[in-house]
Amino acid sequence: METIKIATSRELNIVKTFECGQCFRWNADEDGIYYGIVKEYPAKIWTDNSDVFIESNAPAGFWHEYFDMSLDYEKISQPFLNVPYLDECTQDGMGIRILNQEPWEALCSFIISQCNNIKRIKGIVERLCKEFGEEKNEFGKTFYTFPSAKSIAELKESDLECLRAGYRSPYILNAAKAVSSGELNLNELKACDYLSAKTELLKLNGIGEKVANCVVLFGLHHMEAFPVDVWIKRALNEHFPKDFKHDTLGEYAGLAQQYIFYHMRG
DNA sequence: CCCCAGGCGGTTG
DNA sequence: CAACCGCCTGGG
Repeated sequence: METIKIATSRELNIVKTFECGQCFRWNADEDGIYYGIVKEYPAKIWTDNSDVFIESNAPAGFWHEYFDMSLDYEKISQPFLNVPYLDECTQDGMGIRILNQEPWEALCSFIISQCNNIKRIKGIVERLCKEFGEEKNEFGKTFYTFPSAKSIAELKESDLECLRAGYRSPYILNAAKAVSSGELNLNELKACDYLSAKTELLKLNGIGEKVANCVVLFGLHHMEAFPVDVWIKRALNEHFPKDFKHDTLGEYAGLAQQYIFYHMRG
C-alpha cells in the first residue's frame, strides 16, 4: 500500500469530480474521504491542506492517467470564459476533471442510467459488481471489481433479475455480447475519431444519442462529445441563444458540458 | 392513486 | 421531420 500526492485541490477537486455525474462508484464517508475501485485497485482518496492524496496498490502513473493529470484544465477552459453563462459555470466547476474510466464499465453504466435517478443507477451498478465481480478487501472495507463483458455475456436474462434493472437488462446483455465477441472493439473506438466511435455505439440496441455521447466522453475520452440530457436541455433553453451550437465550443466541449451540468445540479 | 427520474425504439401524423 | 407512448423499478 502506497500513498501518493496526485495533485493540488485546485487542479483536482474530488467532490466536484466524483459528484458531477460522470461516475457511479466513488463514495465518501462521513469525513469526506472517498473510497472506490478502478480495475482491480481499491483506493482511498482525500484532500488535506490543498493537496489531494491517494492510497492504493496501483502501479505508478495509474491515477495520473485516471484523473487526466497531463492536461492543463485551466488552460483548455479559457475559451469558455468568453461565453455568457458558461463563464459562471466554468468558474463554479473549476477542479472538475473528465476521468479516464474503463470503457466497458462506462458503456454498461450509462445503459443503466437511462430514465433513472442517480441513487438507483448506483444501486444497480453496485449489485452488478457484487453479484458478478471479484471481491477485494482493503481499508477494512469490501470492494467488488466491475465484471468483465465476457462474464456478463455468458449470463441469461433471468440471471440479471437480481439487479432490478428492468427493461435495461437485455440492453446490458446485448452490449456484453458485442464487446466480448469482438464485434464491438472499445479500444479501437478510443483510438479513432469521435464521430466514428459514436456511430459504432449507436448500432447497439438500447443505445441512443444521449448514452452514446456519455460513453464516448466518459469511457473513450473523446472530449468534444456533448451529451444533452434534460438538465443540459434546460440550461440551453434558459441561458443560451436559440441558435447556439455547442460544437462552437471546440475540442473540449464535453468539459463545458460538465461545468454546465454541475452548475445546474448545484 | 398519481407522477417522475440524466432514454430508447417503434409508431403515427 | 416532430410528437407521442410503453417500458421496469423505486421514490415522493
